[in-house]
Amino acid sequence: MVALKSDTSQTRTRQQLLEAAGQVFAEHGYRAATVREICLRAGANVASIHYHFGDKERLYIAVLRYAHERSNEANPDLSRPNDSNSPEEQLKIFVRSFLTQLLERSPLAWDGKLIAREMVEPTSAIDIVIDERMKPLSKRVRDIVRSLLGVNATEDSIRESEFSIVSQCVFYHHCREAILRLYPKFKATGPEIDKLADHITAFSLAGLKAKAQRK
Amino acid sequence: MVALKSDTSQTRTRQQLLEAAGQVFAEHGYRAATVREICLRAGANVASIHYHFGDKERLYIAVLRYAHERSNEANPDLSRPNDSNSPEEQLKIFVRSFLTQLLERSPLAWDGKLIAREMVEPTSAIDIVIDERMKPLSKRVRDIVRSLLGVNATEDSIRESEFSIVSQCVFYHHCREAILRLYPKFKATGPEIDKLADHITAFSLAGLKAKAQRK
DNA sequence: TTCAATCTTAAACACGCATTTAAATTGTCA
DNA sequence: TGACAATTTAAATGCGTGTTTAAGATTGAA
Repeated sequence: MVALKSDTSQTRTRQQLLEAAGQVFAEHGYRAATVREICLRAGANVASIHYHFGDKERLYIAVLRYAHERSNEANPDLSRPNDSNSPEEQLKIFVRSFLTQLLERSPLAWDGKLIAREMVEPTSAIDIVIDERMKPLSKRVRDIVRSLLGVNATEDSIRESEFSIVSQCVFYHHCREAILRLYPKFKATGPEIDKLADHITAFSLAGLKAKAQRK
Repeated sequence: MVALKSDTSQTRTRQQLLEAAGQVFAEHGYRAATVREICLRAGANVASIHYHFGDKERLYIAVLRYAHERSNEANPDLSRPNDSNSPEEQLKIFVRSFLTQLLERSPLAWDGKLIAREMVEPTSAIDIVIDERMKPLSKRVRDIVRSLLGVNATEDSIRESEFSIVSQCVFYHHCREAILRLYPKFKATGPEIDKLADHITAFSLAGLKAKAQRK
């Protein structure tokens, strides 16, 4: 009953469940993901979820927290200010980094997809995702936008521009299946991601400049 | 066994199933929608779906076809050329019309949401939606973009701009739940939709102009 | 080695879902 | 009206799901 936790490393099964669950939740979303597939991929028994996490929902929450830690180490560009560069350069770095998180094919890159999923299909864990992941992301973009629009920009116009930038990125993840069928030759991997990031950055910078002059 | 169909009007139940199913599919998506809720809302027995359509999947396909007809009558702005206006004006009209389809709160306005759903969570009917709904939409945007980018624009750059425009619109539908929580005061109804459309149009026109000069 | 706590396993359970069945009801036409 | 097709109904069926159970295996300290 008393948890000892004298060993530094988590139980192997628990760790593999987190990784497998992260992948499966990112691929199918919370509802469509099945505990059976998660356990199969983790090489564990279905009951192991109950033992280690209680139920599917608490596993999901544990995955979100785990993703939070993991991402802050792996990809600090997204949430950290990076003030040494010009706002234009900061936007470019952000867009490329965010796009990579969303499109990277590696099974390790399920982190950004979880946020994207939760935006489309919120679960009971929405508040955790909003507070711990989206708000920092949103603030980061808003700061960049504010420095590009100038001090006279209204909160409404900042929000509109924030959404314009973020939407162009998440689109490639959310609508991947439709894009693949509309443009079968189009692939969003490796160098193409950089090209996409360049387009989105240039397109948005022009939109922002026009919006700044309009005031 | 031999279908008579001497009456011009569809069976009342069949018609109400289509309307109810359209609403429920638009609200929850194909998977999460239940035939029970559809039948409840239509005031029909659960078995009526089997009788009139065969199963849930064929009901969904019938709804897509029904939506196709209904939308062409109700909202011709989206797919029809509208060549009398300038390209800038055409873009503005398209964005406003598309946004309205995506955000209108009326239970009658489930049509555009079905397309948006299918983009995120494709079903076996994806090919129907792609061919009959998305391709005309995509072509419409592409034509506007082409006339704004000029004749020298590459297919890649046209597609990139098409996605930039469409993504800014669908974002407000796909990510509504997240937006509501990030910006609780923000409402996307009535006059706000026009303001959003103005922003997206201006933002995109500036992006397009910059892209045209870049060449 | 022994023993108790920890972890894993196969099987069963309970529930919601789409689907099917067969009977009851309604509508239509000779 | 009577007979037959068309439609609606309540109930049952089967399947996939998350969850639970109880027994077995493993581990680590005394």
